[in-house]
Amino acid sequence: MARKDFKDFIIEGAEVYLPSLSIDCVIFGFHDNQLKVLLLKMKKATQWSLPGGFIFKNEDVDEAAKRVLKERTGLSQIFLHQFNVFGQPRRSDSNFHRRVLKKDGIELKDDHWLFRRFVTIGYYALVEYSFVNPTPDNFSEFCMWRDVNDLPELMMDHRQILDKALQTLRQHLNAHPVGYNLLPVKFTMPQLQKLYETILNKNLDRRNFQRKILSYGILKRLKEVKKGVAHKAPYLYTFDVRSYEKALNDGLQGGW
Amino acid sequence: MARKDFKDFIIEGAEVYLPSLSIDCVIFGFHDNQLKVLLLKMKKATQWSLPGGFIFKNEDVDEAAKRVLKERTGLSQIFLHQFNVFGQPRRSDSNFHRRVLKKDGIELKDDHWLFRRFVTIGYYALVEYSFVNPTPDNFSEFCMWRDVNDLPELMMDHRQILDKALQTLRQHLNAHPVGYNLLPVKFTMPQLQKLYETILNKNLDRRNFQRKILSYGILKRLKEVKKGVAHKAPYLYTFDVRSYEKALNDGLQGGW
DNA sequence: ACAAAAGTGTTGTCGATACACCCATGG
DNA sequence: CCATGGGTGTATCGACAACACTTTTGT
Repeated sequence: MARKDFKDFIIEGAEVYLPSLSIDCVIFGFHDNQLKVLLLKMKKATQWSLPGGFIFKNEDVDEAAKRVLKERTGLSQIFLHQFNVFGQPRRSDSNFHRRVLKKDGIELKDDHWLFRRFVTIGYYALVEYSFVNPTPDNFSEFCMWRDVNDLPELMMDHRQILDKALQTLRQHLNAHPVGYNLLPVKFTMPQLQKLYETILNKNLDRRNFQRKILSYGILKRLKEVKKGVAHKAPYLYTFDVRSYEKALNDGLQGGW
Repeated sequence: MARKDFKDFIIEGAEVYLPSLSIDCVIFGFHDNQLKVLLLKMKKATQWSLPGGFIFKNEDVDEAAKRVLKERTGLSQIFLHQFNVFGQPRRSDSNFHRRVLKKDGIELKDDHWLFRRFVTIGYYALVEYSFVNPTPDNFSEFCMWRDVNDLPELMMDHRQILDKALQTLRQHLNAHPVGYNLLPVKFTMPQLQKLYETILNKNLDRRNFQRKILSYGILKRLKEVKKGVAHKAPYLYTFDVRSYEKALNDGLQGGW
Protein backbone atom coordinates (compact mmCIF):
# COMPACT_ATOMS: atom_id res chain seq x y z
CA MET A 1 0.00 0.00 0.00
CA ALA A 2 1.39 3.36 -1.01
CA ARG A 3 0.79 6.45 1.09
CA LYS A 4 -2.16 7.44 -1.05
CA ASP A 5 -3.73 4.03 -0.69
CA PHE A 6 -3.24 4.31 3.01
CA LYS A 7 -5.07 7.62 3.04
CA ASP A 8 -7.90 6.03 1.09
CA PHE A 9 -7.94 3.21 3.59
CA ILE A 10 -8.31 5.60 6.48
CA ILE A 11 -10.99 7.64 4.77
CA GLU A 12 -12.94 5.03 2.87
CA GLY A 13 -12.56 2.15 5.25
CA ALA A 14 -16.04 2.62 6.63
CA GLU A 15 -17.45 2.21 3.17
CA VAL A 16 -15.42 -0.65 1.80
CA TYR A 17 -15.10 -2.86 4.88
CA LEU A 18 -17.65 -4.78 6.88
CA PRO A 19 -18.14 -2.83 10.10
CA SER A 20 -17.51 -4.39 13.51
CA LEU A 21 -15.42 -7.24 12.18
CA SER A 22 -11.69 -7.73 11.95
CA ILE A 23 -9.24 -10.55 11.42
CA ASP A 24 -6.10 -11.37 13.34
CA CYS A 25 -3.56 -13.93 12.22
CA VAL A 26 -1.11 -15.89 14.32
CA ILE A 27 1.52 -16.94 11.80
CA PHE A 28 3.81 -19.72 12.97
CA GLY A 29 7.19 -20.54 11.48
CA PHE A 30 10.01 -22.86 12.50
CA HIS A 31 13.65 -21.81 12.48
CA ASP A 32 16.80 -22.65 14.44
CA ASN A 33 14.79 -25.28 16.30
CA GLN A 34 12.52 -22.57 17.60
CA LEU A 35 8.89 -21.84 17.05
CA LYS A 36 8.45 -18.32 15.72
CA VAL A 37 5.52 -15.97 15.32
CA LEU A 38 5.33 -13.12 12.85
CA LEU A 39 4.64 -9.86 14.67
CA LEU A 40 4.34 -6.20 13.78
CA LYS A 41 5.53 -3.18 15.72
CA MET A 42 3.40 -0.11 15.29
CA LYS A 43 5.11 3.18 14.61
CA LYS A 44 5.53 5.22 17.77
CA ALA A 45 4.29 2.40 19.94
CA THR A 46 6.22 0.22 22.33
CA GLN A 47 3.89 -2.72 21.98
CA TRP A 48 3.71 -5.22 19.17
CA SER A 49 0.68 -6.62 17.40
CA LEU A 50 -0.55 -9.54 15.37
CA PRO A 51 -0.95 -9.11 11.63
CA GLY A 52 -4.56 -8.24 11.04
CA GLY A 53 -6.99 -6.65 8.70
CA PHE A 54 -10.57 -6.11 7.69
CA ILE A 55 -13.07 -7.80 5.42
CA PHE A 56 -14.32 -6.19 2.23
CA LYS A 57 -18.07 -5.88 2.05
CA ASN A 58 -18.31 -8.55 -0.58
CA GLU A 59 -15.41 -10.74 0.47
CA ASP A 60 -15.43 -14.20 1.98
CA VAL A 61 -14.04 -14.09 5.50
CA ASP A 62 -11.54 -16.87 4.81
CA GLU A 63 -10.44 -15.04 1.69
CA ALA A 64 -9.82 -11.92 3.74
CA ALA A 65 -7.58 -13.92 6.05
CA LYS A 66 -5.67 -15.26 3.06
CA ARG A 67 -5.27 -11.73 1.78
CA VAL A 68 -3.83 -10.54 5.08
CA LEU A 69 -1.39 -13.42 5.01
CA LYS A 70 -0.38 -12.77 1.45
CA GLU A 71 0.27 -9.13 2.27
CA ARG A 72 2.47 -9.85 5.31
CA THR A 73 4.35 -12.90 4.05
CA GLY A 74 4.09 -12.91 0.26
CA LEU A 75 2.78 -16.47 0.40
CA SER A 76 -0.46 -17.64 -1.11
CA GLN A 77 -0.63 -21.38 -0.61
CA ILE A 78 -0.58 -21.77 3.10
CA PHE A 79 -2.21 -23.68 5.89
CA LEU A 80 -4.75 -21.39 7.45
CA HIS A 81 -7.23 -22.27 10.15
CA GLN A 82 -9.89 -20.23 11.89
CA PHE A 83 -9.76 -21.04 15.58
CA ASN A 84 -11.70 -18.58 17.69
CA VAL A 85 -13.73 -15.40 17.82
CA PHE A 86 -12.82 -12.77 20.37
CA GLY A 87 -15.87 -10.75 21.13
CA GLN A 88 -15.54 -8.95 24.43
CA PRO A 89 -16.87 -5.42 24.13
CA ARG A 90 -13.81 -3.87 25.79
CA ARG A 91 -11.16 -5.88 23.99
CA SER A 92 -10.00 -2.93 21.90
CA ASP A 93 -8.84 0.29 23.46
CA SER A 94 -9.70 3.13 21.12
CA ASN A 95 -7.63 5.57 23.13
CA PHE A 96 -4.55 3.50 22.49
CA HIS A 97 -4.99 3.70 18.74
CA ARG A 98 -5.83 7.37 18.82
CA ARG A 99 -2.69 8.14 20.82
CA VAL A 100 -0.39 6.08 18.65
CA LEU A 101 -1.75 7.41 15.38
CA LYS A 102 -1.49 10.96 16.69
CA LYS A 103 2.19 10.45 17.49
CA ASP A 104 2.58 9.37 13.89
CA GLY A 105 0.95 12.56 12.71
CA ILE A 106 -2.43 11.07 11.93
CA GLU A 107 -5.33 12.68 13.72
CA LEU A 108 -8.83 11.30 13.31
CA LYS A 109 -12.22 12.22 14.68
CA ASP A 110 -13.38 10.52 17.85
CA ASP A 111 -16.12 8.70 15.99
CA HIS A 112 -13.80 7.46 13.25
CA TRP A 113 -14.57 3.90 12.15
CA LEU A 114 -11.15 2.68 13.28
CA PHE A 115 -12.02 3.56 16.86
CA ARG A 116 -15.25 1.60 16.99
CA ARG A 117 -15.66 -1.77 18.60
CA PHE A 118 -14.38 -4.76 16.63
CA VAL A 119 -15.11 -8.40 17.08
CA THR A 120 -12.08 -10.21 15.74
CA ILE A 121 -11.81 -13.61 14.13
CA GLY A 122 -8.60 -15.44 15.01
CA TYR A 123 -6.77 -17.47 12.37
CA TYR A 124 -3.57 -19.37 12.76
CA ALA A 125 -1.25 -20.16 9.91
CA LEU A 126 1.65 -22.53 9.39
CA VAL A 127 4.29 -21.36 6.96
CA GLU A 128 7.75 -22.30 5.88
CA TYR A 129 10.07 -19.82 7.49
CA SER A 130 12.52 -19.42 4.65
CA PHE A 131 9.82 -18.67 2.08
CA VAL A 132 8.43 -15.73 4.02
CA ASN A 133 9.16 -12.17 3.10
CA PRO A 134 8.02 -10.23 6.18
CA THR A 135 6.35 -7.01 5.09
CA PRO A 136 5.08 -4.35 7.51
CA ASP A 137 1.68 -2.78 7.03
CA ASN A 138 1.04 0.95 7.01
CA PHE A 139 0.66 1.27 10.72
CA SER A 140 3.91 -0.51 11.43
CA GLU A 141 7.59 0.06 11.20
CA PHE A 142 8.67 -3.56 11.66
CA CYS A 143 7.40 -6.94 10.65
CA MET A 144 9.54 -9.58 12.30
CA TRP A 145 9.74 -13.15 13.46
CA ARG A 146 9.72 -13.42 17.22
CA ASP A 147 10.43 -16.44 19.35
CA VAL A 148 7.33 -17.90 20.95
CA ASN A 149 9.26 -18.35 24.18
CA ASP A 150 10.51 -14.79 24.21
CA LEU A 151 7.61 -12.59 23.21
CA PRO A 152 7.52 -8.81 23.48
CA GLU A 153 4.58 -7.04 25.06
CA LEU A 154 1.57 -7.19 22.79
CA MET A 155 -1.21 -4.64 22.37
CA MET A 156 -4.79 -5.16 23.47
CA ASP A 157 -5.74 -8.83 23.83
CA HIS A 158 -3.25 -10.07 21.24
CA ARG A 159 -1.33 -12.06 23.80
CA GLN A 160 -4.48 -13.90 24.70
CA ILE A 161 -5.19 -14.57 21.02
CA LEU A 162 -1.67 -15.88 20.49
CA ASP A 163 -1.88 -18.18 23.51
CA LYS A 164 -5.18 -19.57 22.33
CA ALA A 165 -3.70 -20.19 18.87
CA LEU A 166 -0.78 -22.08 20.36
CA GLN A 167 -3.10 -24.13 22.51
CA THR A 168 -5.18 -24.97 19.45
CA LEU A 169 -2.10 -25.90 17.46
CA ARG A 170 -1.01 -28.29 20.22
CA GLN A 171 -4.38 -29.97 20.19
CA HIS A 172 -4.39 -30.26 16.41
CA LEU A 173 -1.01 -31.87 16.56
CA ASN A 174 -2.65 -34.84 18.24
CA ALA A 175 -5.19 -35.36 15.52
CA HIS A 176 -3.66 -34.02 12.34
CA PRO A 177 -0.34 -34.15 10.60
CA VAL A 178 1.68 -31.00 10.99
CA GLY A 179 4.94 -30.27 9.34
CA TYR A 180 4.22 -30.10 5.66
CA ASN A 181 3.70 -26.38 5.98
CA LEU A 182 6.41 -25.69 8.52
CA LEU A 183 9.37 -27.57 7.10
CA PRO A 184 11.36 -27.41 3.87
CA VAL A 185 10.35 -29.87 1.17
CA LYS A 186 13.20 -32.17 2.16
CA PHE A 187 13.91 -32.62 5.83
CA THR A 188 15.39 -35.14 8.23
CA MET A 189 13.71 -37.16 10.95
CA PRO A 190 15.54 -35.30 13.73
CA GLN A 191 14.30 -32.03 12.27
CA LEU A 192 10.70 -33.21 12.29
CA GLN A 193 11.11 -34.45 15.82
CA LYS A 194 12.54 -31.12 16.94
CA LEU A 195 9.49 -29.45 15.45
CA TYR A 196 7.14 -31.63 17.47
CA GLU A 197 9.20 -31.22 20.60
CA THR A 198 9.22 -27.47 20.21
CA ILE A 199 5.50 -27.17 19.64
CA LEU A 200 4.70 -29.49 22.52
CA ASN A 201 7.47 -28.12 24.70
CA LYS A 202 8.37 -31.66 25.69
CA ASN A 203 11.04 -34.23 24.83
CA LEU A 204 10.16 -37.32 22.86
CA ASP A 205 11.98 -40.62 22.46
CA ARG A 206 13.89 -40.63 19.19
CA ARG A 207 13.08 -44.23 18.23
CA ASN A 208 9.46 -44.27 19.28
CA PHE A 209 8.90 -41.00 17.51
CA GLN A 210 10.27 -42.41 14.29
CA ARG A 211 8.15 -45.54 14.48
CA LYS A 212 4.98 -43.67 15.22
CA ILE A 213 5.39 -40.99 12.62
CA LEU A 214 6.29 -43.57 9.98
CA SER A 215 3.27 -45.66 10.90
CA TYR A 216 1.05 -42.85 9.67
CA GLY A 217 2.33 -43.56 6.18
CA ILE A 218 2.59 -39.92 5.25
CA LEU A 219 6.36 -39.83 4.79
CA LYS A 220 8.54 -40.90 1.90
CA ARG A 221 12.18 -41.66 2.61
CA LEU A 222 14.48 -40.46 -0.12
CA LYS A 223 17.65 -42.17 -1.31
CA GLU A 224 19.63 -39.09 -0.43
CA VAL A 225 21.09 -38.22 2.90
CA LYS A 226 21.80 -34.87 4.44
CA LYS A 227 25.34 -33.79 3.58
CA GLY A 228 27.91 -31.66 5.34
CA VAL A 229 26.83 -32.63 8.82
CA ALA A 230 28.98 -34.05 11.55
CA HIS A 231 28.48 -37.66 12.52
CA LYS A 232 26.25 -40.08 10.70
CA ALA A 233 24.30 -38.53 7.87
CA PRO A 234 20.52 -38.72 8.39
CA TYR A 235 18.15 -39.68 5.59
CA LEU A 236 16.05 -37.05 3.94
CA TYR A 237 12.27 -37.36 3.86
CA THR A 238 9.43 -35.65 2.06
CA PHE A 239 5.74 -35.72 2.77
CA ASP A 240 3.68 -37.97 0.55
CA VAL A 241 1.19 -35.31 -0.47
CA ARG A 242 -1.63 -37.72 -1.26
CA SER A 243 -1.63 -39.58 2.03
CA TYR A 244 -0.92 -36.31 3.80
CA GLU A 245 -4.06 -34.72 2.41
CA LYS A 246 -6.02 -37.81 3.31
CA ALA A 247 -4.70 -37.70 6.86
CA LEU A 248 -5.57 -34.01 7.07
CA ASN A 249 -9.18 -34.77 6.28
CA ASP A 250 -9.60 -38.05 8.13
CA GLY A 251 -7.52 -37.16 11.12
CA LEU A 252 -5.00 -39.33 12.91
CA GLN A 253 -5.32 -41.11 16.22
CA GLY A 254 -3.66 -41.29 19.58
CA GLY A 255 -1.78 -38.57 21.38
CA TRP A 256 1.79 -37.78 22.31
CA MET B 1 -41.03 -9.95 22.96
CA ALA B 2 -44.41 -8.35 22.53
CA ARG B 3 -45.55 -7.02 19.20
CA LYS B 4 -44.41 -3.53 20.11
CA ASP B 5 -40.98 -4.80 21.06
CA PHE B 6 -40.84 -6.59 17.77
CA LYS B 7 -41.61 -3.37 15.93
CA ASP B 8 -38.82 -1.66 17.87
CA PHE B 9 -36.53 -4.49 16.96
CA ILE B 10 -37.28 -4.07 13.27
CA ILE B 11 -36.91 -0.32 13.38
CA GLU B 12 -34.11 0.18 15.86
CA GLY B 13 -32.09 -2.92 15.15
CA ALA B 14 -29.59 -0.99 13.11
CA GLU B 15 -28.88 1.23 16.07
CA VAL B 16 -28.78 -1.24 18.92
CA TYR B 17 -27.05 -4.19 17.28
CA LEU B 18 -23.56 -4.64 15.93
CA PRO B 19 -23.86 -4.55 12.16
CA SER B 20 -22.73 -7.45 9.96
CA LEU B 21 -22.70 -9.96 12.77
CA SER B 22 -25.18 -12.57 13.85
CA ILE B 23 -25.29 -15.67 16.02
CA ASP B 24 -26.76 -19.05 15.25
CA CYS B 25 -27.20 -21.79 17.82
CA VAL B 26 -27.39 -25.52 17.30
CA ILE B 27 -29.12 -26.74 20.44
CA PHE B 28 -28.81 -30.46 21.05
CA GLY B 29 -31.09 -32.49 23.30
CA PHE B 30 -31.54 -36.19 23.92
CA HIS B 31 -34.92 -37.87 24.14
CA ASP B 32 -36.38 -41.30 23.34
CA ASN B 33 -32.88 -42.49 22.50
CA GLN B 34 -32.67 -39.93 19.77
CA LEU B 35 -30.52 -36.88 19.30
CA LYS B 36 -32.70 -33.82 18.82
CA VAL B 37 -32.10 -30.28 17.61
CA LEU B 38 -34.23 -27.30 18.47
CA LEU B 39 -35.48 -25.65 15.28
CA LEU B 40 -37.78 -22.78 14.36
CA LYS B 41 -40.25 -22.55 11.54
CA MET B 42 -40.73 -19.08 10.16
CA LYS B 43 -44.24 -17.84 9.58
CA LYS B 44 -45.30 -18.28 5.97
CA ALA B 45 -42.16 -20.17 5.10
CA THR B 46 -41.76 -23.84 4.33
CA GLN B 47 -38.18 -23.98 5.54
CA TRP B 48 -36.96 -24.17 9.10
CA SER B 49 -34.14 -22.30 10.74
CA LEU B 50 -31.70 -22.41 13.62
CA PRO B 51 -32.34 -20.21 16.64
CA GLY B 52 -30.32 -17.08 16.15
CA GLY B 53 -29.93 -13.48 17.07
CA PHE B 54 -27.81 -10.40 17.08
CA ILE B 55 -25.28 -8.82 19.37
CA PHE B 56 -25.95 -5.59 21.23
CA LYS B 57 -23.41 -2.88 20.58
CA ASN B 58 -21.97 -3.18 24.03
CA GLU B 59 -22.53 -6.89 24.61
CA ASP B 60 -20.03 -9.70 24.85
CA VAL B 61 -20.49 -12.12 21.94
CA ASP B 62 -20.67 -15.14 24.24
CA GLU B 63 -23.24 -13.33 26.34
CA ALA B 64 -25.34 -12.70 23.27
CA ALA B 65 -25.32 -16.42 22.54
CA LYS B 66 -26.42 -17.15 26.09
CA ARG B 67 -29.21 -14.65 25.70
CA VAL B 68 -30.45 -16.31 22.52
CA LEU B 69 -30.46 -19.63 24.30
CA LYS B 70 -32.27 -18.30 27.31
CA GLU B 71 -34.93 -16.81 25.05
CA ARG B 72 -35.56 -20.02 23.13
CA THR B 73 -35.21 -22.58 25.92
CA GLY B 74 -35.70 -20.74 29.20
CA LEU B 75 -32.40 -22.18 30.43
CA SER B 76 -29.51 -20.14 31.72
CA GLN B 77 -26.87 -22.56 32.92
CA ILE B 78 -26.01 -24.52 29.86
CA PHE B 79 -23.08 -25.89 28.00
CA LEU B 80 -22.36 -23.52 25.15
CA HIS B 81 -19.47 -23.67 22.76
CA GLN B 82 -18.49 -21.46 19.86
CA PHE B 83 -17.41 -23.69 17.01
CA ASN B 84 -17.17 -21.86 13.70
CA VAL B 85 -17.67 -18.64 11.79
CA PHE B 86 -19.59 -18.75 8.54
CA GLY B 87 -18.48 -15.88 6.41
CA GLN B 88 -19.30 -16.44 2.78
CA PRO B 89 -20.65 -13.25 1.23
CA ARG B 90 -23.62 -15.00 -0.38
CA ARG B 91 -24.62 -17.18 2.56
CA SER B 92 -27.74 -15.14 3.28
CA ASP B 93 -30.41 -14.58 0.67
CA SER B 94 -32.03 -11.22 1.29
CA ASN B 95 -34.79 -11.95 -1.20
CA PHE B 96 -35.86 -14.93 0.84
CA HIS B 97 -36.32 -12.84 3.95
CA ARG B 98 -38.05 -10.08 2.08
CA ARG B 99 -40.52 -12.51 0.55
CA VAL B 100 -41.31 -14.31 3.77
CA LEU B 101 -41.74 -11.14 5.82
CA LYS B 102 -43.98 -9.68 3.13
CA LYS B 103 -46.24 -12.74 3.29
CA ASP B 104 -46.47 -12.07 7.00
CA GLY B 105 -47.53 -8.48 6.32
CA ILE B 106 -44.19 -6.91 7.07
CA GLU B 107 -42.75 -4.83 4.28
CA LEU B 108 -39.34 -3.26 4.65
CA LYS B 109 -37.17 -1.12 2.43
CA ASP B 110 -34.65 -2.83 0.21
CA ASP B 111 -31.76 -1.36 2.18
CA HIS B 112 -33.18 -2.39 5.54
CA TRP B 113 -30.52 -3.60 7.95
CA LEU B 114 -32.05 -7.08 8.12
CA PHE B 115 -31.33 -7.57 4.44
CA ARG B 116 -27.65 -6.76 4.62
CA ARG B 117 -24.89 -9.30 4.68
CA PHE B 118 -24.27 -11.09 7.97
CA VAL B 119 -21.30 -13.08 9.06
CA THR B 120 -22.62 -15.55 11.59
CA ILE B 121 -20.91 -17.12 14.57
CA GLY B 122 -21.96 -20.71 15.19
CA TYR B 123 -22.50 -21.97 18.73
CA TYR B 124 -23.59 -25.40 19.79
CA ALA B 125 -25.33 -26.11 23.06
CA LEU B 126 -26.06 -29.23 25.08
CA VAL B 127 -29.23 -29.11 27.14
CA GLU B 128 -31.39 -31.45 29.10
CA TYR B 129 -34.44 -32.12 26.98
CA SER B 130 -37.03 -32.16 29.74
CA PHE B 131 -35.95 -28.82 31.18
CA VAL B 132 -36.45 -26.98 27.91
CA ASN B 133 -39.44 -24.82 27.25
CA PRO B 134 -39.28 -24.26 23.48
CA THR B 135 -40.30 -20.70 22.71
CA PRO B 136 -40.64 -19.31 19.16
CA ASP B 137 -39.21 -15.93 18.29
CA ASN B 138 -41.14 -13.19 16.54
CA PHE B 139 -40.38 -14.41 13.06
CA SER B 140 -41.54 -17.92 13.81
CA GLU B 141 -44.71 -19.84 14.40
CA PHE B 142 -43.10 -22.98 15.81
CA CYS B 143 -40.16 -23.82 18.00
CA MET B 144 -39.73 -27.57 18.09
CA TRP B 145 -37.39 -30.43 18.71
CA ARG B 146 -36.52 -32.25 15.53
CA ASP B 147 -34.74 -35.55 15.14
CA VAL B 148 -31.19 -35.16 13.84
CA ASN B 149 -31.74 -38.14 11.56
CA ASP B 150 -34.97 -36.74 10.14
CA LEU B 151 -34.39 -33.07 9.54
CA PRO B 152 -36.71 -30.78 7.59
CA GLU B 153 -35.37 -28.49 4.90
CA LEU B 154 -33.45 -25.63 6.43
CA MET B 155 -33.10 -22.08 5.18
CA MET B 156 -29.90 -20.57 3.84
CA ASP B 157 -26.78 -22.41 5.00
CA HIS B 158 -28.30 -23.62 8.24
CA ARG B 159 -27.99 -27.24 7.24
CA GLN B 160 -24.28 -26.75 6.72
CA ILE B 161 -24.00 -25.06 10.12
CA LEU B 162 -25.87 -27.91 11.78
CA ASP B 163 -23.68 -30.54 10.15
CA LYS B 164 -20.55 -28.75 11.24
CA ALA B 165 -21.88 -28.54 14.79
CA LEU B 166 -22.56 -32.26 14.84
CA GLN B 167 -19.11 -32.99 13.47
CA THR B 168 -17.58 -30.81 16.18
CA LEU B 169 -19.65 -32.50 18.88
CA ARG B 170 -18.42 -35.91 17.70
CA GLN B 171 -14.84 -34.76 17.89
CA HIS B 172 -15.33 -33.27 21.33
CA LEU B 173 -16.79 -36.53 22.51
CA ASN B 174 -13.36 -38.05 22.07
CA ALA B 175 -11.64 -35.56 24.28
CA HIS B 176 -14.20 -34.30 26.74
CA PRO B 177 -16.93 -35.77 28.88
CA VAL B 178 -20.39 -35.27 27.46
CA GLY B 179 -23.61 -36.17 29.12
CA TYR B 180 -23.82 -33.98 32.18
CA ASN B 181 -25.75 -31.45 30.16
CA LEU B 182 -27.75 -33.87 28.06
CA LEU B 183 -29.04 -36.34 30.64
CA PRO B 184 -31.20 -36.10 33.75
CA VAL B 185 -29.38 -35.82 37.06
CA LYS B 186 -29.85 -39.54 37.67
CA PHE B 187 -29.43 -41.87 34.76
CA THR B 188 -28.51 -45.46 33.99
CA MET B 189 -25.48 -46.84 32.22
CA PRO B 190 -27.52 -48.07 29.24
CA GLN B 191 -28.94 -44.58 28.88
CA LEU B 192 -25.49 -43.04 28.80
CA GLN B 193 -24.36 -45.63 26.32
CA LYS B 194 -27.35 -44.94 24.07
CA LEU B 195 -26.41 -41.28 24.14
CA TYR B 196 -22.89 -42.03 22.98
CA GLU B 197 -24.12 -44.44 20.36
CA THR B 198 -26.61 -41.95 19.05
CA ILE B 199 -24.13 -39.12 18.80
CA LEU B 200 -21.52 -41.32 17.17
CA ASN B 201 -24.08 -43.19 15.08
CA LYS B 202 -22.31 -46.41 15.94
CA ASN B 203 -22.83 -49.38 18.25
CA LEU B 204 -20.56 -49.89 21.22
CA ASP B 205 -19.89 -52.95 23.33
CA ARG B 206 -21.88 -52.73 26.54
CA ARG B 207 -19.15 -54.10 28.80
CA ASN B 208 -16.24 -52.24 27.29
CA PHE B 209 -18.22 -49.03 27.33
CA GLN B 210 -18.93 -49.40 31.03
CA ARG B 211 -15.31 -50.11 31.88
CA LYS B 212 -13.99 -47.20 29.89
CA ILE B 213 -16.48 -44.64 31.09
CA LEU B 214 -15.99 -45.69 34.70
CA SER B 215 -12.22 -45.47 34.32
CA TYR B 216 -12.58 -41.72 33.79
CA GLY B 217 -13.74 -41.48 37.39
CA ILE B 218 -16.42 -38.95 36.65
CA LEU B 219 -19.39 -41.12 37.63
CA LYS B 220 -20.86 -41.96 41.00
CA ARG B 221 -22.97 -45.07 41.31
CA LEU B 222 -25.96 -44.63 43.58
CA LYS B 223 -27.44 -47.21 45.88
CA GLU B 224 -30.75 -46.87 44.09
CA VAL B 225 -31.88 -48.78 41.11
CA LYS B 226 -34.17 -47.76 38.31
CA LYS B 227 -37.68 -48.98 39.14
CA GLY B 228 -40.66 -50.04 37.08
CA VAL B 229 -38.61 -51.45 34.24
CA ALA B 230 -38.86 -54.90 32.81
CA HIS B 231 -36.00 -57.31 33.44
CA LYS B 232 -33.13 -56.62 35.74
CA ALA B 233 -33.12 -53.14 37.21
CA PRO B 234 -30.05 -51.08 36.26
CA TYR B 235 -28.17 -48.96 38.79
CA LEU B 236 -28.55 -45.21 38.74
CA TYR B 237 -25.55 -42.95 38.32
CA THR B 238 -24.83 -39.28 38.67
CA PHE B 239 -21.89 -37.26 37.47
CA ASP B 240 -19.33 -36.36 40.08
CA VAL B 241 -19.35 -32.66 39.38
CA ARG B 242 -15.86 -32.01 40.70
CA SER B 243 -14.06 -34.61 38.62
CA TYR B 244 -16.37 -33.79 35.72
CA GLU B 245 -15.28 -30.17 35.72
CA LYS B 246 -11.68 -31.25 35.98
CA ALA B 247 -12.08 -33.57 33.02
CA LEU B 248 -13.74 -30.79 31.05
CA ASN B 249 -10.70 -28.61 31.50
CA ASP B 250 -7.96 -31.19 31.28
CA GLY B 251 -9.55 -33.29 28.58
CA LEU B 252 -9.69 -37.06 28.40
CA GLN B 253 -7.73 -39.43 26.23
CA GLY B 254 -8.21 -42.03 23.59
CA GLY B 255 -11.01 -42.30 21.08
CA TRP B 256 -14.00 -44.47 20.48
C1' DA C 1 -39.38 -71.33 33.55
C1' DC C 2 -37.74 -68.51 30.37
C1' DA C 3 -36.54 -64.48 27.72
C1' DA C 4 -34.41 -60.24 28.02
C1' DA C 5 -31.61 -56.97 30.12
C1' DA C 6 -27.91 -55.89 33.34
C1' DG C 7 -23.68 -56.91 36.28
C1' DT C 8 -19.01 -58.93 36.29
C1' DG C 9 -14.81 -61.45 34.45
C1' DT C 10 -11.18 -63.36 31.01
C1' DT C 11 -8.27 -63.41 27.09
C1' DG C 12 -5.75 -61.94 22.94
C1' DT C 13 -3.99 -58.25 20.26
C1' DC C 14 -1.87 -54.07 19.34
C1' DG C 15 0.20 -49.79 20.30
C1' DA C 16 3.09 -47.14 23.49
C1' DT C 17 7.09 -46.96 26.30
C1' DA C 18 11.62 -47.98 27.70
C1' DC C 19 15.47 -49.73 26.69
C1' DA C 20 20.17 -51.92 23.97
C1' DC C 21 22.81 -52.42 20.12
C1' DC C 22 25.06 -51.28 15.76
C1' DC C 23 26.61 -47.95 12.07
C1' DA C 24 28.69 -43.81 10.05
C1' DT C 25 31.24 -39.57 10.29
C1' DG C 26 34.21 -35.54 11.60
C1' DG C 27 37.43 -33.97 14.67
C1' DC D 1 39.92 -43.80 17.32
C1' DC D 2 36.33 -42.24 19.76
C1' DA D 3 32.58 -39.19 20.77
C1' DT D 4 28.39 -38.04 18.85
C1' DG D 5 24.38 -38.58 16.47
C1' DG D 6 21.51 -41.62 13.59
C1' DG D 7 19.41 -46.22 12.19
C1' DT D 8 17.29 -50.58 13.72
C1' DG D 9 15.53 -54.14 17.07
C1' DT D 10 13.31 -56.15 21.41
C1' DA D 11 10.85 -56.70 25.98
C1' DT D 12 7.20 -55.11 28.84
C1' DC D 13 3.05 -52.96 30.05
C1' DG D 14 -1.44 -51.32 29.50
C1' DA D 15 -5.48 -50.14 26.84
C1' DC D 16 -9.01 -51.88 24.02
C1' DA D 17 -11.83 -55.22 21.63
C1' DA D 18 -14.05 -59.69 21.55
C1' DC D 19 -16.36 -62.86 24.01
C1' DA D 20 -18.71 -66.01 28.34
C1' DC D 21 -20.92 -66.48 32.35
C1' DT D 22 -23.95 -65.17 36.11
C1' DT D 23 -27.85 -62.38 38.17
C1' DT D 24 -32.28 -60.31 38.27
C1' DT D 25 -36.98 -59.45 36.96
C1' DG D 26 -41.52 -59.37 34.38
C1' DT D 27 -44.53 -62.27 31.98
